[in-house]
Amino acid sequence: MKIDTLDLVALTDNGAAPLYRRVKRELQRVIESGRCRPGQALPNEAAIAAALQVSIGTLRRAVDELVHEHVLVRRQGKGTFVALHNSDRFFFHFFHIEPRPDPRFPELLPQLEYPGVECVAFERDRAGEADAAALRIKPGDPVIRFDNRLSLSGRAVVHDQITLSAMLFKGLSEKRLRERPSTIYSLYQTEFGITVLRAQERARAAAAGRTTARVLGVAVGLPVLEVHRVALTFGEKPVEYRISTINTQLHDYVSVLSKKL
Amino acid sequence: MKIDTLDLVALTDNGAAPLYRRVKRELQRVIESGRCRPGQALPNEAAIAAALQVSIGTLRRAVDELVHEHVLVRRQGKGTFVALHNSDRFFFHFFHIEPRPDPRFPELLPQLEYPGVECVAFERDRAGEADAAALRIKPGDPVIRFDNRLSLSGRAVVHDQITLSAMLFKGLSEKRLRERPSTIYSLYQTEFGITVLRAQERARAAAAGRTTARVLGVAVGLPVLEVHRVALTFGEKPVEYRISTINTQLHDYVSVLSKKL
DNA sequence: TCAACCAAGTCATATAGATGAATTGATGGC
DNA sequence: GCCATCAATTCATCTATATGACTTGGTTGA
Repeated sequence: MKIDTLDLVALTDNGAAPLYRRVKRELQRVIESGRCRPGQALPNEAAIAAALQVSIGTLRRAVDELVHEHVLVRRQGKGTFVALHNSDRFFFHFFHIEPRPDPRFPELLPQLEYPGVECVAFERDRAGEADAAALRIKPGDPVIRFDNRLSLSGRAVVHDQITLSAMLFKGLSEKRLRERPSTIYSLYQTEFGITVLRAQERARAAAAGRTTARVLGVAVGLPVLEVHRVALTFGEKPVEYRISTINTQLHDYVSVLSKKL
Repeated sequence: MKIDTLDLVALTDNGAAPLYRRVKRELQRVIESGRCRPGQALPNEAAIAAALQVSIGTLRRAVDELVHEHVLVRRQGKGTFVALHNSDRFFFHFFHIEPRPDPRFPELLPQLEYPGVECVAFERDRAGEADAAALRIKPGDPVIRFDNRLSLSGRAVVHDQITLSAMLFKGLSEKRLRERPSTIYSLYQTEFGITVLRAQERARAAAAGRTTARVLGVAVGLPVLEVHRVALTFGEKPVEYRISTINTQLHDYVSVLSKKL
């Protein structure tokens, strides 16, 4: 499936911004509008450049940045595609829990492992104050809440409490959630047209509460890691609020500072 | 202060790699060798390109990547400089603790605040197993250990336990540490020629031990966040092992997933 | 049938040059 | 002295073009 015309409009003559940035904005606009869906190929570079009346070099520079932001994916010889949220690499952009390395063999690679997921609760509710603040909706607005238990190597490690605006995810049911073929973010993208691009996380230590203790099978009061995540789509719009409670007895929450190119 | 000749050698004819990457490698080699020191300007683009017999476009592409990795800094109209570790922005690449936002006013910017630092311990010791694994030295090798207490808004929030290889930091004394004019990483760079480029962190929840409880002024057993950091310089070489114990009653450990460009 | 080859389409790399923007220091007028 | 202006130097943006590499699908030939 390929797009022939992109409904590209004349570039906004925002005098201040360099041309390649205006091109990037225009591409973003087209992608966000849903005019070309995730997985689809854009027209070839020459065609886009001609349509926007810029040189290929300038177009490529704009695309470079979008590739860097994981909005587009280039494949030499094939084309440039709107990023799909299904690849392994993408999943681990948002899943950073690894088994604690054995201090005696520290050099072993972290061997990324997909967690097993069980949905342990699903309900419709109204937004509380924290939900409303995180999702930028009004307190009392309808939300969908569900809880997942994630297991690594057969051991329950994470209790996720996820809150979504029911307005954005109309028609999401427990059944559709359970029967999703791939990751949750892939479901958001393919079923609801919502692409999660980035997330902000705030981590803190806490004592395990009753619910979490039950879900993770640990003692109440055990120190656990509580990660509050707000997932964002285009335009920094928040689309998911998630509290992950992690049993860090055997696993770590890993992050890289000042990432390499 | 400016460098006139960079001792650039012919590019390695690594047939597989594209030219701009070979240029980048050569620039890295020069920078790592200490031939041009942090803060110094490189020759102008035309000169480097001529010396390496590549076009300016190719040189710029190589420099682009090094700028992205915070190895170089470009300033229009002035030149291209080897990155110095003293700017505010750089500090907050490695300091990710912020006050917990008030849920009633979530939109307030996190207002980055420099922590006050007190050195509470300093000693020379021998590497244990964990130190050796993290720093890639041998157990029993001499190390320097020191503890810092970091305060935000006058409140003790972090207890840092830092371990360095004494081989790399010859001559580091408690006095020089206390009297450093800027950040610790700036000290590493200006006094020991060691530039911290990236860091890997692993976070977990723990119960406050006696020492930490005393340093942070909290009860023994309080759930605290324990962050193990290995700081890396060129060639992924580890240069610092740090355990930060954080009182997360009023503060969070913040991280951004899938960073924006 | 099957493998080898070829051709078209795509992105990737590299070059050359023109113009713009930011900084700096020198010059000149008052 | 002081300010305005100008010129030189540097990086930043933009264009145009040529060539290479990868993918795909079709053709050819044994």
